[in-house]
Amino acid sequence: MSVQDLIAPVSDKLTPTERRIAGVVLHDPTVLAFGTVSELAERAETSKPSIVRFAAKLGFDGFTDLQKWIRDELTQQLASPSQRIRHRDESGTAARDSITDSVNHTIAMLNKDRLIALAKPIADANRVWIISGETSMAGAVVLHSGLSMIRPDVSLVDDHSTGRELCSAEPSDAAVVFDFARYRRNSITAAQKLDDLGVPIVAITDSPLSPLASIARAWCELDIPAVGPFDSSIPAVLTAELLVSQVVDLLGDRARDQIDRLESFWQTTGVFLSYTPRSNRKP
Amino acid sequence: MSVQDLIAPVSDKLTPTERRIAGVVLHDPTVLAFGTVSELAERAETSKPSIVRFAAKLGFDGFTDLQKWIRDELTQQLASPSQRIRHRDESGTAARDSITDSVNHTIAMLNKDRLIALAKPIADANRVWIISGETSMAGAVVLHSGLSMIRPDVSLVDDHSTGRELCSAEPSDAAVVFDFARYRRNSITAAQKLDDLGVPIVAITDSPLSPLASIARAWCELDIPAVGPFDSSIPAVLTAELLVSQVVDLLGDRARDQIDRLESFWQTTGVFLSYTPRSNRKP
DNA sequence: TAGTCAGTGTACCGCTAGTTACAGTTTCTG
DNA sequence: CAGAAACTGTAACTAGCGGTACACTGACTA
Repeated sequence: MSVQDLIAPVSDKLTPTERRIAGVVLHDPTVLAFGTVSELAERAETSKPSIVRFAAKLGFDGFTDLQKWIRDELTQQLASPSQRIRHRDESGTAARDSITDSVNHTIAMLNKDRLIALAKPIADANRVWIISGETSMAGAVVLHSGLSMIRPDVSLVDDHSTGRELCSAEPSDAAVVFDFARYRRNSITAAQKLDDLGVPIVAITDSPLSPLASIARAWCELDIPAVGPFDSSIPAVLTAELLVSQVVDLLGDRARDQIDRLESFWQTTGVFLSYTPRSNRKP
Repeated sequence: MSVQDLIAPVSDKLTPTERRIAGVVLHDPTVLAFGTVSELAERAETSKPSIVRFAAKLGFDGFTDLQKWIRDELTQQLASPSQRIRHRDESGTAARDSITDSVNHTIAMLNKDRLIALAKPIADANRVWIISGETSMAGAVVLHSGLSMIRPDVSLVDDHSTGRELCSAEPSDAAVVFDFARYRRNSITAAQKLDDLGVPIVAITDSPLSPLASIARAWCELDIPAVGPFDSSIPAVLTAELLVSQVVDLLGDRARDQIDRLESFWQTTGVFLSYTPRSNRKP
């Protein structure tokens, strides 16, 4: 049982101050184990009694009691190195290893130069079209969501209305096409159509043999691991995120302005729970 | 550096009482970390001053100083390996490191037991509802796509029609809710509504302080790194994929049949290009 | 045997710990 | 808009902390 499991069940019953305390504790549990009430109070920018009340709310009989509990937990954890070993050799290790491998591979491959080559057409484009098959849909969603926040005219092209949407594409646009082994007929034909229209294509695929690689202005090859019976979307998502980040760099202030504007829009419409009660502090 | 290394060099200069103290400390180092002078004195069947003198002989400026030292050692030992590494090379590739860190963390956290706890409600459910904010949309998409291939009645609830869609939910269903810091008001209220209806909730969130953690049947905490100006979806996607894979395990043949059926459907409708170079990864 | 000295425990000091009572402030609520 | 309820900090209390001065003990020395 961890500190997290201790706090989670009551997290909705916490007052703002207590939530702040919880934040500190979760960020660095050692203050609970080694620290004092005063120290924790200072770190959470509150008073000592609030710490005690926090402990009480977690079901303990004062801070001392809470500290005793976490110390016992720690003692147990330190006492049995066997547990750490057992923790490691879970089943399904193979799938997990192949994922970390794939992530490392993707990161290594998308170095600055290549990333810029991929991002440049997107940053320069008038409009951006995103096309994707099923496996890579997550990557496409991320790219769409990310790009939409930093520039206008980004479309995620629906599988069923490809033709209708794409017919207005122009050479000043750009298209990002995701597709992996068992290439979707739909995605490929759409890409070819765009190529015919003179639209520069950025391809995210899994092999230089992919039909996409040949028509793309810039492309990158990803190594796709399997998770259970399905192919993983992780490499595609990761690529999309790095791509967005690079486009932000290329667009510079233009992107930043857009983000700010979006932010203020969110603020006024209140889409988020505004959990930042940082303001009830007294000097 | 351990307690042993600390005591060894001076062990021949220790008086009988001090040797007894050393014995206690070596046998259970936690009394040093968590205990008090009085407690240690009692355990070693000696007096408080002898404890202080013992600390002095080890080169410390009193017991407090010795305790501070061992607490620092323990803190280091408890810190995650990734944190230790990051501490070392502060420079450059921060975003990439934080991603691999996050992936490792996610994989480590989603061990078999926790994964089963999360997957069980989904496997058992009559219908499955998926709710998500923007940041985690990719994870939701992957989960929806994956689950749809192995079981019927999986819905990705649209942000704008939450009420209409969810009103038919029942206790025999299950809901998977993704949400991360700056919790979407919409997602949270939807989750609360489902909880009111008696629907078991599986929460994928980023903190035990999330409003979700308290109402969830099962939940897991993800560590979300930043890529450029935005939060990464990788942990959410990874979790979704592992979850799908676990549900496949739980459902067994039922899932496999469904996959086969879908496969033959694809075959006959020809959504894929005919060649399937599944194995053209270079050696 | 008297003196020395390292080893040890007793008694006490100052301080800071955790706790509690209470009062001020804000936020619901009818 | 009044009253209640909830929240949070101030101030004061007590207990127990770590540390130190000093006295006692017993072995060794001159």
